[in-house]
Amino acid sequence: MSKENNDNIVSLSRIKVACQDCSLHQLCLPLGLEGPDLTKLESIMKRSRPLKKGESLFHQGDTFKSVYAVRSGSIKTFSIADDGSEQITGFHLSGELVGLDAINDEIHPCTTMALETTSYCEIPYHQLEDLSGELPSLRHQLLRIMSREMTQEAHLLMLLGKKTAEERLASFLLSLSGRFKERGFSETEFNLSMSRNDIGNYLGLAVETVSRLFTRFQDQGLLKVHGRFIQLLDMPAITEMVSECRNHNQKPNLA
Amino acid sequence: MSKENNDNIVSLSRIKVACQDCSLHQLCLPLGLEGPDLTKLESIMKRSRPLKKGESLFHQGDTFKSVYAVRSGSIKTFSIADDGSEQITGFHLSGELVGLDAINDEIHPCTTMALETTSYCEIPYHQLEDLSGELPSLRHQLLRIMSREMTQEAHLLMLLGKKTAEERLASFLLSLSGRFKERGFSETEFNLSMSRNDIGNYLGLAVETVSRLFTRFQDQGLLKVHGRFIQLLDMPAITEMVSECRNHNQKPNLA
DNA sequence: GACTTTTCTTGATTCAGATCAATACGCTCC
DNA sequence: GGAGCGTATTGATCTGAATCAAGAAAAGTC
Repeated sequence: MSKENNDNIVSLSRIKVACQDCSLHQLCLPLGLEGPDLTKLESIMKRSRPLKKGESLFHQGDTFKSVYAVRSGSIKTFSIADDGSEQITGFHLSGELVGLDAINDEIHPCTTMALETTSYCEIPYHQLEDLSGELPSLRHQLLRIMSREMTQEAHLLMLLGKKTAEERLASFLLSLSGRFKERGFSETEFNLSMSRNDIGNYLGLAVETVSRLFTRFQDQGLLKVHGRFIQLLDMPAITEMVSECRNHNQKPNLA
Repeated sequence: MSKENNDNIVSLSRIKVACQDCSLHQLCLPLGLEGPDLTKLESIMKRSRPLKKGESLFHQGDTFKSVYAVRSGSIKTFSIADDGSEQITGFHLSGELVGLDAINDEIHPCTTMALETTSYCEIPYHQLEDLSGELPSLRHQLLRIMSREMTQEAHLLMLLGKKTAEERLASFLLSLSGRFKERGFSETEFNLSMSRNDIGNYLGLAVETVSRLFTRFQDQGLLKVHGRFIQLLDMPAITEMVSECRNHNQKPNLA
């Protein structure tokens, strides 16, 4: 996610790198696979040259052929409604799979776009589905990943439906922080690969609101911002912000 | 979804009914299964007595054992955030599966509640996962269902992030209408099984707003409301309302 | 059938965040 | 190094929907 992504140089020179050697092993599809099983998965995967910023893996409406695992860099996925309005549905970091939402009707319901130079593995879906019949661990992991995505979207629903602008941005930053940590990066200092515009779109806020919030958080000493570089100074306070107890009478009634 | 649900009387008297004879065959998990394969799926399913209004299949935090298919009636699923606020994540009609979002960490991330008397089939998940290794059609259908759920949640994200109150309610009514039609009910006349409060919660609106919108839609001649009984009078106009082209400058930027 | 409780509607007021407007800061590219 | 363009910040104003408030209509309950 840093602007100079050294991984790219490396991954270009060893496009044929195996899952075995990949640092994302524990985050990605191969989790739980070993030896010959892993080799089988590797045999159906394709690796291509990285995407440049702004390039995409597929567009909304494209026929579905493969799912993709991000190896390094980051991408956004967004869908466009009939009226032309666009909603970013996710930012995806290394080890994350995209395209699974197209299984249902064999057409991609969203568009992807690389936010920076991004390398990836392509996994032809029909082969993956077949192989998952053969390998229980792979099957389980695939289902787990889809289930996790459902939970994450539900979390975002909660943000958009019930939370204030402040809570949304705090929650977004904490989520990113946690995901960087999982990947071995600093959880307190990182570069955002997405614009303020993207953040606003994702969180259902105007750009100006996002910008003002960053300024306010900085004034409150919660963090430091220099453009897209973020330092989280007071994680406990930010966490508190997300789970702060206010009056919520908008509960689903109990019968 | 009608207030007097005659199905219940029937399903009580034949709790052991087979998927073969079930009218939901084409909407539910068995889609694509035949003969002995269908029998295998049936053999792992359990059928229990229906839920009464307000009862639940599982609560947030419960350990995950089974997924459930709604046979008749309807349920809502909602999750509760740290701060106590609750967000309804879905209303589920006959033929729909709930609980799949718990695969990831073996704990249910949401609570279910029956909106009316609701019968269901219970499917122990580990057996389902194993069986899906054996039966390609079942595997495909399971993945398809999960994928569809992801797409639907993305659609709701768009509603909550980008749409006006009016568009949200119109979209909600059209979605229900379409689902009733799929199930062989009228697409223009139906009873809502959920309260105004639930609708508001689901759509990220205050109850009062939902109520006002119903009144306004009625005044505009789009529909007729009598409590929870809805008649859609002008489907084209309601559809138009959803896809109406307004100015949307909140697009994800193109790089 | 009267009483209580919940759900729904309608009106008045407020407010968080959108929109409008203008400036400032980085980039990239000659 | 400066022109040009996208991106970000900051301020002023507006507005859609929330909140507050009060009845009305259902739905349970004894």
